[in-house]
Amino acid sequence: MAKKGKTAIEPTRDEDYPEWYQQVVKASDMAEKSPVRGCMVIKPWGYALWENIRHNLDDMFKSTGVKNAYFPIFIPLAFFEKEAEHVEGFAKECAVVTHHRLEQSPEGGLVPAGKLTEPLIIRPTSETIIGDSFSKWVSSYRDLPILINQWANIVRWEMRTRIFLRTSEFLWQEGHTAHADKEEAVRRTRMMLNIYARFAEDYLAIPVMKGEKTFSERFPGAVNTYCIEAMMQDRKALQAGTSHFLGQNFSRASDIRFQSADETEEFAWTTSWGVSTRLIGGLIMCHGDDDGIILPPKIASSQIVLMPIVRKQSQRQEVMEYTENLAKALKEKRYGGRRLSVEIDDREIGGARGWEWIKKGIPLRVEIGPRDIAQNSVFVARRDQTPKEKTSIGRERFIIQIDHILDEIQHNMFNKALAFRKKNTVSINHREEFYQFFTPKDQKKPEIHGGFAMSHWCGEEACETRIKDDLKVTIRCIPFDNEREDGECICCGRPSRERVVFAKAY
RNA sequence: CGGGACGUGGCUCAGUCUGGUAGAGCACAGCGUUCGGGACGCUGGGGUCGCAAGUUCAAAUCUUGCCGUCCCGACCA
Repeated sequence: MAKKGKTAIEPTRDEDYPEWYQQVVKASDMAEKSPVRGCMVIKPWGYALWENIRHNLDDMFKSTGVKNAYFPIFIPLAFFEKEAEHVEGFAKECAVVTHHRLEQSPEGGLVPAGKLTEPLIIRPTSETIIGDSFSKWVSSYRDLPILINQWANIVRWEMRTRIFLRTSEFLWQEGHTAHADKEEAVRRTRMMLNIYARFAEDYLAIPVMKGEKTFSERFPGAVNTYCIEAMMQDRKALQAGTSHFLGQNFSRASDIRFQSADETEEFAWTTSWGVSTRLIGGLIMCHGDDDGIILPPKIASSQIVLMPIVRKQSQRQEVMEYTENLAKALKEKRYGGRRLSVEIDDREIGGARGWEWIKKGIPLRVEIGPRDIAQNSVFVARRDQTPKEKTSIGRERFIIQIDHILDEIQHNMFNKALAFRKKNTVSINHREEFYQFFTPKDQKKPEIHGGFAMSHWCGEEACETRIKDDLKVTIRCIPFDNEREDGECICCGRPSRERVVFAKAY
């Protein structure tokens, strides 16, 4: 008999959203905390997801002419110091290597011995070290553009960490490009943001808003920062990807100069853009329910688990053969640009086995027992439906329709997330209403509240700061698809010509 | 770095106030009965009680110091 409540995850999202998140991560078997402060161990089920994200994005990048390369994890301090705003933005988060050797200390134990003449920082991002290479690679406009991406780990020594969302070390991709022409660099910045948006929506099934950051939220050293922002189920915003137009700031700092067609010497225009393992956190918070994570079929670690039902040993061989045959047939099929990944779980039958896969978020669970084999059918449960809803489908029909079923799940997930965002995005014109919107009723144990507020902003940083201090609400972005509209700043009442997205953020 | 709390089998925790030589639930292993919605019974393995010093006949328990973790704040691509 079941002894737990109705949900596989406790507490539920409504009861305690942050704790729900931690429990979902644990139950999904994707990652766990490591003994190292703020770092995580990504387990196979989580890493497979990252691999799929990586493969798909990598293809998209390459289709635009980007090539992969790799640069060192260590950055000489002197490089890092070159761009003033960049230093200011990242200095506090840098891990620094000052020694290079260990020795036995007289008191026992190992101590660092050889002190480095110049400290090395562990990359928090690679603009400066890649810029140094670019400066050597470029001498003529004919050398441009350079379109480089690297898949790497980076370290940012954050005060408070949360698995997948903000860890001291994380995996990401960072693209770096250099152009002879300003407009071309801006186009590239936009192009990459569009790729992120398409990937988020088509693969992760996460609807995103594209827009530009305000000055205060801009990447340190950038001229413009574009971003995609997604709404999580606690109605907070998650920055899911960013693309920066760096102007000539970093090319001046790294001395990326070239001779133009009309024989003048000029600085290159550079861009950088990245997404990280944070996307996995976004996936969990966007799609998860009170039974655990729900993986979108296109990037799921696996799409299908087959669970043989063996009640008597005498049936075992027949059931296993049928199951393995089905697995083989399914693996022939392609979905989302790659072969279907199919798991067979032949552990003892019982509810626990099924629930484990629910918590891992696999899109389809298929039970195969003697009854099904007798009618040449399979018993299918979809993760986007309640655990009870299982349907018997003829084996051949199931195989033929598998991509339609998975597509349907993929679309359902996106539409559900989009409906949620729409429901919790409101236009607010009055200051009082704005403050009310972002203030929980129960201050001691805040309930899920707020959302995206589309409101007017005069463009002054003072107003931004004021709202941040009062409510912890920030401008997530100035949407690209904004319509011009006259209004009054939600904070000071001065005239404004467009609305921006206000929200609490991760 | 300020405020608070906590370190006891793999996990969650009880035991600490009132010192007497370590427990529960879950997980794990074996056997049996079960089994198409989270099974049950019996048996078993596993802990220098964060570290160090002190008090004591005796310390998980009292004292001091250290280390670490979590929460709130500050900070934050």
